[in-house]
Amino acid sequence: MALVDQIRASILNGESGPGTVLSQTDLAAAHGVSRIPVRDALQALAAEKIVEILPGKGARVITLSADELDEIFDLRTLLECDLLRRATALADAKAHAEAEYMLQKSSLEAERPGWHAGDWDFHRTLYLPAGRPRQLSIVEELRTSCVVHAAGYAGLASETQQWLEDHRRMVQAYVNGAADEACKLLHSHIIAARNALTSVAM
Amino acid sequence: MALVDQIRASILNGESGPGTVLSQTDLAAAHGVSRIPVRDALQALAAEKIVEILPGKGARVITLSADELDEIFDLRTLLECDLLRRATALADAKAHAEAEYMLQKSSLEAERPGWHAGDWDFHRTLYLPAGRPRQLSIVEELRTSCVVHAAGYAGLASETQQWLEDHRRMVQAYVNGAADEACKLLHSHIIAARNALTSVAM
DNA sequence: TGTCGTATACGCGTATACATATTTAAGCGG
DNA sequence: CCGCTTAAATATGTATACGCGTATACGACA
Repeated sequence: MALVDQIRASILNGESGPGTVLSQTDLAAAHGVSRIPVRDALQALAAEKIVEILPGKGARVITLSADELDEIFDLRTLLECDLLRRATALADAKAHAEAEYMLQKSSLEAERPGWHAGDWDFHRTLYLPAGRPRQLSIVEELRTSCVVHAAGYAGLASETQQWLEDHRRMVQAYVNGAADEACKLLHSHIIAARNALTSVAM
Repeated sequence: MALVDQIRASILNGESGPGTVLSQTDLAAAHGVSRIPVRDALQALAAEKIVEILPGKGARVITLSADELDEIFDLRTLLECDLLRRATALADAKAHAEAEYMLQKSSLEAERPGWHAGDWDFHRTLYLPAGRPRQLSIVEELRTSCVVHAAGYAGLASETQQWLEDHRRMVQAYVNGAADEACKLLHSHIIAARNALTSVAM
């Protein structure tokens, strides 16, 4: 496992929460490497907008304000709905089967540690037929930024059943080629995620 | 001027075109520094999607396919129109004055080296009242990726007068609060940019 | 007692040096 | 003459070392 993945994981699982100062020296010692690869990893994470680097003063895990979270969720709505619309129009039988499979898979992973990854796997599978790798990577980045703040709050479980129901209905619209319906469901799905996050993080 | 800015400038002005291999050793020697800051700069540029790093094999300036350019321009349309719509609704008299000023300024810079920067200054000024810094930075990144391929082709001048006319009409709709009209203009403006770029780059 | 100045320590930025992987070219064989 | 193997050269990845800035803590002074 690459160094950058280890550090990212420690942030996303809540081990290093928002605002945590990440010392190059400490990280180097902890992972048994020199500071150079640590610097590379931190800069890569800065590129993902997971940490921010204050020149000469080190790196820290990002802290998002309510406004910034609003912007991120608005962007997600804009970009993910566009992806879903394109994907719904282009998805073939194989894509439909993949979506059904990921729906089952994510249902099993719900409420378990690392459900974020499973949720993203599900959504990404839906978006994949759109053929928009860059848009997909931007969305992934935005989602990851949210996870930084969602980590440690596994207590979103109360909403889990509703989320799974959303997913089911989304797949139904997806396989039926009902793009408008699918986007409508996704829209409210993302808004619900925003409300759930802000209710626990603010 | 920071090292990363120097290297970025050499790419954006066409000095290092798409596909150019960027040697750490050469860049270090050329700028009179060691390879460590060069590595940092290259990774920062990779984060901006201007260069791609092939592990163990060095860095090269990105080369975008027609599909990737299509995706970028679709994303720009989606994100910039959303920004303009929000900004039009929120812009006050001061913002209107700023827009008028930038219109004049970008008109003077047209057809001159570095007109990309002036064009972006103009558009950014329009978008600023939307209060969406992250969305703005994503758009800037997408635009910069395009400039990598547009650099060296100053010959887009044939379209310059049309572009300036687009800008004028856009500002007019902007100050009148006509969001739909402004977005419609911007939409065709971006599509025209895409056609101009693909006609010279492909 | 509070505040400012100084000294010490800690951490980042960078240069140098070494290890490893890739590329290239030369040499050998078919 | 072409292709494969091998070895030297070159470039990247990483470790170590040093210079510099910043932060903190202690002490002097108001």
